[in-house]
This record gives sequence, structure tokens and C-alpha cells, in this order.
Amino acid sequence: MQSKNRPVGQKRASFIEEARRTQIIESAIETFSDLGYANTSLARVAERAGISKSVISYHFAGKTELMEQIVEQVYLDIAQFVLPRTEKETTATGALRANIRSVAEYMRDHRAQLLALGEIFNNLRTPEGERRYGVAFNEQVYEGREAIFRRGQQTGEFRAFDPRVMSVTVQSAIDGMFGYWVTYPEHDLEAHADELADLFEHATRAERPDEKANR
Amino acid sequence: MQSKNRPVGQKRASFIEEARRTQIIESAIETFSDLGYANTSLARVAERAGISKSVISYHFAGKTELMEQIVEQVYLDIAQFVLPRTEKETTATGALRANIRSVAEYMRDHRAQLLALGEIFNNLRTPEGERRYGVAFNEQVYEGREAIFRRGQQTGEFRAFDPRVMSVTVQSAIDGMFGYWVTYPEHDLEAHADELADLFEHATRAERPDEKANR
Amino acid sequence: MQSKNRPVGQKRASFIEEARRTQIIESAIETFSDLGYANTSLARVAERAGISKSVISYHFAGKTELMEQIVEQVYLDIAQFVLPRTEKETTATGALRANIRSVAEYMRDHRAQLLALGEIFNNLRTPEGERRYGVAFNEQVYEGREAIFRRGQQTGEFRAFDPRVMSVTVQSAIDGMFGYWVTYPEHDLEAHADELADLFEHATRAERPDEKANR
Amino acid sequence: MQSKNRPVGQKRASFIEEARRTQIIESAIETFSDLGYANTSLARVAERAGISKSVISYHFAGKTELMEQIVEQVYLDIAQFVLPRTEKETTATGALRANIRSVAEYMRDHRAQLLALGEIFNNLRTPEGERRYGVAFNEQVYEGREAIFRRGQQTGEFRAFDPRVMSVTVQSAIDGMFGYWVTYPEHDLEAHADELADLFEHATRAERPDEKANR
DNA sequence: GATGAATGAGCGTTCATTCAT
DNA sequence: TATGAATGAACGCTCATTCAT
Repeated sequence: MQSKNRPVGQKRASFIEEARRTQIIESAIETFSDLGYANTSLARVAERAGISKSVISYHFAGKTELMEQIVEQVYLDIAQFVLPRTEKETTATGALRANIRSVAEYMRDHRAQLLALGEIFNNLRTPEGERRYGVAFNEQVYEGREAIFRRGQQTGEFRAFDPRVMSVTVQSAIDGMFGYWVTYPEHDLEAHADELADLFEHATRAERPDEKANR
Repeated sequence: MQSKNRPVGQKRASFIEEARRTQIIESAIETFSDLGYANTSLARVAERAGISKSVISYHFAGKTELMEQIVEQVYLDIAQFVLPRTEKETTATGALRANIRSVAEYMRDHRAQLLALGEIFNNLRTPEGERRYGVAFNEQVYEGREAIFRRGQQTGEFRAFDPRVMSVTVQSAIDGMFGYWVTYPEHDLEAHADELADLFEHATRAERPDEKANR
Repeated sequence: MQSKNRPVGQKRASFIEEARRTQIIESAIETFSDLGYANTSLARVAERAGISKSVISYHFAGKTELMEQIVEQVYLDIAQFVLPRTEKETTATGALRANIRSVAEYMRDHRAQLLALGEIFNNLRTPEGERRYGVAFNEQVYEGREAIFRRGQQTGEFRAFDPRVMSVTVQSAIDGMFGYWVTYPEHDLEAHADELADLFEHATRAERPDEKANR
Repeated sequence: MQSKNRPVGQKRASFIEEARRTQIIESAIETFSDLGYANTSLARVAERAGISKSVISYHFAGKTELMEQIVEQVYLDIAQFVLPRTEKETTATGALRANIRSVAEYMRDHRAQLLALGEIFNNLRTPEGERRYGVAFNEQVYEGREAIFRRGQQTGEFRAFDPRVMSVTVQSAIDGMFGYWVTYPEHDLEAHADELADLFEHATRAERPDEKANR
């Protein structure tokens, strides 16, 4: 098994090894996406990849490692897409809007990856029975978005609100947008994202003094 | 087998029959909630109920019917709790706030039920592989909430926005609140619900004329 | 699974349950005896019993429990046969001779049982890798025989020797007799047992005073 | 593959070839000794040797040949150690004592080898299901020891007894000593060997005329 | 000489379901 | 009304071996 404990100083995984792992991961993503977590077996993944199922065992320590690799890979991929687009914005409002829109843009071309991620996210558990991933795994994402909110509150761009609740809500709204689009593929993802951006712009922006006074 | 297509004229399910079904459903809810979808087998449910597992097969046509009964029952229960609290509000804003708060209140005392519902919702598939429930199953809920939004928009209470997106987002925000609270049980659910109500109040309310003009 | 955690007060295992367990154990004994430890799979045992292999899983918690049951059952059976025949002897020499001869007699009619016992004894390991049974499991047998030797030494019937070494050696000699007979089935088991009895009689009996003096 | 049927005139196995085979055999011995027959796979042996598992397949025709090589090598090693020490004795009693003691001495420094030997001895089977080694494989050892006994009986040093039974019993006693020491490593191996020598000296020596008469 | 890659066979186990009682 | 007994299918995984490089 090349995937772990590779001796120090040894050449990195061979080309063929990397290609197989990639191929298997892609087949697994499709399988999770199409059949769902409970119906995804190594046999089905192998079938889709056109290989013997023991090939999977050869390249991955087990089903768990395969799933963890999927999560890791998809997560990195999303971050690489979304972060630059978010960070180049100067205003907090702009950053939030860019964040939502770029995630939506990513979704459009990575439906299967995000579906697979969700299946694993929602279902994979440790041997002890606790969720392997879970809301807690989003902590990093929450904190990143919280930073935007705090910044906006300090600059006076945003009203007073609980940044954590807002952050959790934005994430939920994005997840909900994805789920809705998956169910209704003809749904206009871009328009939905814009609506969400408007929604959170209104939800976060500073209130006019006289408004505040009237509350 | 007795659960469906009961011949016309036959007495309704006996007391003992109903008691057994209830007991099994409750054990199943606990099991789904504790162990997750993939680790919930009829054997485990039976073990928790302290009965033989073929008793389950006797009272339910199969695992699928058991899960469908859970969904139906929990759904009804939520609706019975939430709808009256929502409908007694007169303003759209009030209705939305009451909606969010009452769901949160329900959550607090029905953690296991909602967890089990989520497990089944996210994972149960038809024999053909499509999701048995899914976003589409929420259609009723969406429409109910959309009605509130449209009313608010007609009365001028709300600004112009896409009622469907807003409805999906409210639902997502509520689901996200639940997931967050499940992960962090010490999290203040009531405060979160109030924050959400504020959030959507800001997100929906009509803009002042001069604001609109400035955009 | 009836085999464990039977609720208190519940009727003991049903007749059919006991019959199945017995049948499976017997098939397993034959399989271990014929094919050896490494070639004995639940599939092979089931095949020999003419049942589906999942029946074994139904009646036993696992392969390990099946093997432990074999050991327990065969052990009890031997003890029930040998102990009475040994204990009715009055002299230590007589007890030793009766012990050896009765074991040999038992062997003759329980070849497969003892072979299976040996396979499991020599190979079964705990999940941590240590032998499940081993020499230490013979402790009881050793102690029983040591008691005979000590008694003989106190009465002056036996010479001075290390009772533990003698006990271990008697057991080894019996095991060796069995192994030899298994390999050469025409070998005269009874004569071998008598030779062993003579051997240990000479090896244990008290030396005459002048012999001792001359050493 | 190189190990057998090397074409005539070809140089003997290269140094590196021999070194690899030796390394693999040693790792295999450790693995059999530590993990037991059933848990010893080529993968585990390779892991311990720090080599790829197909290296084993390259140097040995298969797992079976590897095991046979272990048996052959350990057997030769024991014989080289024990035989000279036994043969230099002039009396039959002395030879027996030397035999037992030298085996015990060998054990002390070759625990793993003897354990591995035992694992293979007890478990390796032909494709037809018969034991590959077994009591019959000891024939040579038995005959060697029988020669000692017959000699002693001819010189009048030993009493009348069945030399084959005595030979089998001596071997069993030695095996038993090893097994006991493996379980209780603090057990005094040398003292045990001396006790055994005494035991068999008493068991074999000629009886005094009056003793015989009294029986 | 050496090995990474692949494979089919078989393993023990869990599963939802059926059926006779 | 209840359940013990049974089962075939499928599961994730390990195995010794083969083969191209």
C-alpha cells in the first residue's frame, strides 16, 4: 500500500499509482452521488471503474480511507476555488456576496463532488459511533466567515448581530441552495445566489440611526 | 401486514397492535438517532425494544414501511405543534418569527425524532435509487411559507424578493440551527431562534423609499 | 442468538436449538479433524452439516465461540470419563496407571474429538495474538496429577522427584501416544498405554535403600 | 524459482541470492513464532523483512517451499548440534542423558526456530489435506534413539521394554519440556532436562534380579 | 534481481426477509 | 399475536500468486 507510511526519501507515488487513486476516487464520487451512501459498496465502485474490487483495497487502506480522501480532496478543491474570489473583495458586503456567488459557480460544475461530500459528511461515523465529520468540521469555514462579519461590524458597515449565528445561517443557506438545485436542476443557480447575496446584505447592513432609535 | 389495506368494516387496529407499533417506532427513532442510518438494522431496533426482530416484520411490511411511518408520524407531530402557533399571528413578520421560534421550541424536546427524521430523509431511497424524500417533499412547507411572504409583499410589509428562495433559505436556516445545536448542545437555541427571526426580519422588510432610490 | 445473555427465567434452549448446536459442533469437530485448523472455514463446516453457513452465525456468536464450545465440551467429556476411573484407585501407582489407561481407552473412541481439540488448542489465538489455550490451560490437569505424585512421595511409594516435571512429562507422553496412534492407526494403543504405565512406574517408584546409598 | 533444478554447470546461487533467502527465512521464522501459523502471511513476513512481498515469490516457489526450507534448515541445525554431543557418549544411559541435555541447551538459544518448526509441523498440509510433516517425519529420530535403547538392552544396562514406545515418549517429553518453558520462560530448563534424564534413567535401567522375581 | 500492480477466491459476518409453529 | 429458525445475498477485507517492467 503506497498510500501511507511511505518510507522517507522514497520517490513519491508513481504516476500509475496516482492515476489509479484518482480514477478510483472519481468512480467513488460518482457512485456516492448516484446511489447514496448506503448503496455505495466497494464492489459497486469497482464495477463503475471497470476494475476488480481488490484493486481498491490495494490502493486504499480501506473503505474509510477512500471516503476520507474524497472529503479531503473535494474540500481542498472548493477552498482553492472560493477563497481567492472572496479575498480579493475589499468591503465585507462584497466579500460575502463574492463568497456566495463563487460557491454557486463551483456547484454548477461539481454537482457530483458536492453530493458525494454530503453523503459522506452526513453518514460516515467512527467505529465508536460518533460522526466522523459533522458541523464541528465546518469550524474553519465558520471562523473565516465570522471574520468578515466582525470586520464589517467594526467598520460600521454591518449592524450588530451574532456573527456565529449569521455564519452558520449563511452556510445553511448555501447548502440549501445546493439541495434545491439538485432536486430542480432547471432552477437558476446564479439568480438564487444573487437573491441570497441580497438577502444577507439586507440582513447584515447597518441600520439607519432613526431606525435603531425606533426599535 | 395489518398496517395497510385493512379490509373495510374490520375493526381498527387493536389496542395491543397500536401499542406495539408505537413501541417499535420509538425504538427505531432512538436507534436512528443514536447510531445513524447506516448502522440501524432491524436487529438493533428489536434489541432496543426488547423484542424479537421478527415482531417488527409482523407489524410492518418491511424496513421501508417502518421508516415511512416514522417520517409520517414525526411530520404530523411537528405540524400540529408549529402550525397553530404560526397561524395565530396577524402580521407576516410576526408569523415568520412565530414560525421560527416554535420550530426551535419543538426541537428542544424532540431531538431524537428530528435526528431520526433527518437520517431517513437524507438516506432512504426507492428501489430504483432515487431519494424517497428530498427537497421536493418540503414543497408543502415551502408553499406555506411562501404564502406568508406573498402576503407581506402585498401589504407592503416586505420588500420585493423571490418568495421561493426566501422560503428555502428559512428552512435551511432552521435546519442549520438544529444541526448546530445537536453538535453543541449547550448552544442557546432560543437565542439562536431570535437571532434568526431578526435576521429574516431585516432580510424581508420593506426598504424606505430613499434607500431604494439610492441603489 | 440463544447462546448468550439468555434472559433470566427464560426457558432453557429449545430442543431444536440444542440439536442444531450439537450438529454444528459435531460437523466442526470432523472438519477440524480432517482438514486441520487452517483449512477449516465456516463454509466447510456448514457444507458438512448440510446447512447454510449463516445458520452457524445464527447459533454461535462467531467462529471463536464455536471453537470455544468444542474445547469446553470435549474437555468435559474427557474429564467425565477419566476422573472416576482414576479416583477409584487407592495406591498412587494404581491411580497413575488407571489414568494413563483410561485416557488411552477414551482416545480409541474419540479420535476426531481429540484431534479437533488439538487443532484448536495449538492454533486459536486471542485478537492480541496470544494463544487462547496453551500449556497454562493444562494447569488443572497438572495439579491433579501432581497431587497423586505428592501423595505417593509422602507414603514412601515414590522416590524423590520434581512432581511438576513428572506431571508435565506424563501429559506429554499421553499426547505423544495419541499422535503416534493417529499416524499409525494399527498401532496397539492398549499395549502402548501399558508400556507407559510401566515406564512411569519405574520412573517414580521408591529406590531401595542400598540403591540410594550407592548413588 | 532459482532454488531448485539449477542447471548443471551453472554457478551456485550467488551470494546475494543466499543472503536474501536467509533473510527471508529468518523473518519468516520470527513471524511464525510470534503470530502463529494461521496469522503468518507472506505480506507479514515481507513487512518484517522490510521488503516487498513479491521478493519472496521471486526467491521461493511459493509459501509452501518457504515453509519446507524452514523445516529443513532448522532440522539440520538441530541435528548438527545434538548428534555430536550424543554420539561421544559410550554408555547408553550417558547417550540418553546427553541427548536430552543437548536438546535442552539448543532450545535455550533457538526458541523462535523451534516454535516456527512446531507451527509448520503441526499445520502444514498437502493439497490433498494430509499432514505434510507429522509423527512419521520423526522416524529418523525415533530410529536413532531406538538404537541406543537396543544397545543398552543388549549390554544388560537397560531392562526389557518396547524401544519404540520409549523413543516416542522421550521425544514427547522433550517436546513437552519445550512447550512448558515457552509458557513459563522463567522455568529452569536445565533442571528440567536433568529431571528428565533421571526419569528416563529410572525408567530404562535394568531391574535387580530380586526385584524382577517379586513382580 | 526486484517489485509495483493487479486479481480471483475465499474469508467471517451482517442483513432483511420468510415461514412454520 | 408472536417468534425461533433459517437463508441467500451482499458486505469489507485478506490472501497467495502472477506478470510486465
